[in-house]
Amino acid sequence: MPRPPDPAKRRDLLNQVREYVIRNGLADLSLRPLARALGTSDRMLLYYFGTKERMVAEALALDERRPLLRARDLLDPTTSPKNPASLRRFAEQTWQQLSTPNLRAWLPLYLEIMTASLLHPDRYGPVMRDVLTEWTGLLTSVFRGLGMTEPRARTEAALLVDAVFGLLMAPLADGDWDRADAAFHTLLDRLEPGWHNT
Amino acid sequence: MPRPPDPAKRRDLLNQVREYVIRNGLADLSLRPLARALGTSDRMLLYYFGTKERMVAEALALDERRPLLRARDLLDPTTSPKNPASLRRFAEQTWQQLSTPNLRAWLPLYLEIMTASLLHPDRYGPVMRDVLTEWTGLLTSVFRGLGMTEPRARTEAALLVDAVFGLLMAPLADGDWDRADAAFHTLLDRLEPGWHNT
DNA sequence: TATTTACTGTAGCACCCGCTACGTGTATAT
DNA sequence: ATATACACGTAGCGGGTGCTACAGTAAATA
Repeated sequence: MPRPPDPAKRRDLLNQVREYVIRNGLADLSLRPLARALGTSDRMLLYYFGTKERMVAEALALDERRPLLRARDLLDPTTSPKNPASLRRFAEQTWQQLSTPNLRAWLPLYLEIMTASLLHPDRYGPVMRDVLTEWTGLLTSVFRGLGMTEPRARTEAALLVDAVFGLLMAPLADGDWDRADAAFHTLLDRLEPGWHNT
Repeated sequence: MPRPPDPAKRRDLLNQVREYVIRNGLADLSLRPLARALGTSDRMLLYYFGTKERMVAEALALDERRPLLRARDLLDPTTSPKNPASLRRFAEQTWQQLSTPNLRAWLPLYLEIMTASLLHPDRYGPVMRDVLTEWTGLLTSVFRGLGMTEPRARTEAALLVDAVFGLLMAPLADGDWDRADAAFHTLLDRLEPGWHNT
């Protein structure tokens, strides 16, 4: 005899929250302005999600680790690059996926969280450390598979990951993705020869 | 007949504020906790500086643009690198200066401000954009001086600046400056050959 | 139609924020 | 010694924060 809940409302609200957070950041997120922008009230957000923290967690949980997971899919099974050329192809595919407007939109928020984790690890956890070490670890094993010694592989992986990290952040400032694209491919042109002589 | 002000107090307070901000960031800086940590009161901070904003500006004003200015000194007059080898030397010197613990300490704060400027340009201004374009502009002219075409010079400059930016940020996460150092020198090893054939 | 539940508005709490009004003590130059 | 400006404490204002208590409305089932 009661009235069934409408799952659509909650889901729509969650999507709106996600887009708002992506656009406006986490640092000074406030329930009342957020609710006003969404055409609802803080009361409703707390009704559906109980807590600001749970709301944010739920809104960002779905996609938060997708880039790395996609990359893992791209090379883990048995597709792992066994030569410099295929490693380059992997790098280019990953770059292209990260450059997708879909993922691009997440980058400023990611960056905000990562830098915040440097100064306030108690609040955010070692997010930046985790992201970098996961990517670096992934690539270290790839370089090791190319026949490099452990320290050499670690240096090559760190260089590639950190440099690409920088190339990814720069266009966020001025929107010039073409230049970043050109710089990325030039980087690969210069790095790849070094991957041959193990 | 009155009593003269003591300039030392104000200056000491300013130094303490600067160190606190460097350590704790700007995003959630609050007068009362800051004052408590400094052994004083919010009342005194406002007494000396009038406003939180003015206090922060004064505390960070002195050194905020030093790295770039030092770099300019390093190459502007007539010392501008005229060949790849001297450009490499310039890059290494700049890297070394940025790696100085003295400047290292500023990097997380810089990074926080830069990323905040991406999501809240109204509050911080286009800080990240300015920093990157200034460095890129500087190096573009250097590459042009090496005989490169304009677009080629811009790509090389963007690649070097953005990659170094990434290499500089990574050790902030895990403190591994040795790895960053190795990666940086490997990067130069791979990039320099490309600077010869203009 | 009666009832149960989803949904939503209004007030307000306790706390933190930047900042100010007001008062007091103290060191110094006359 | 006294006047003067520095130095500093206390209390509080107006506003924003996350969150809650209480009430009321709307809708679907029986």
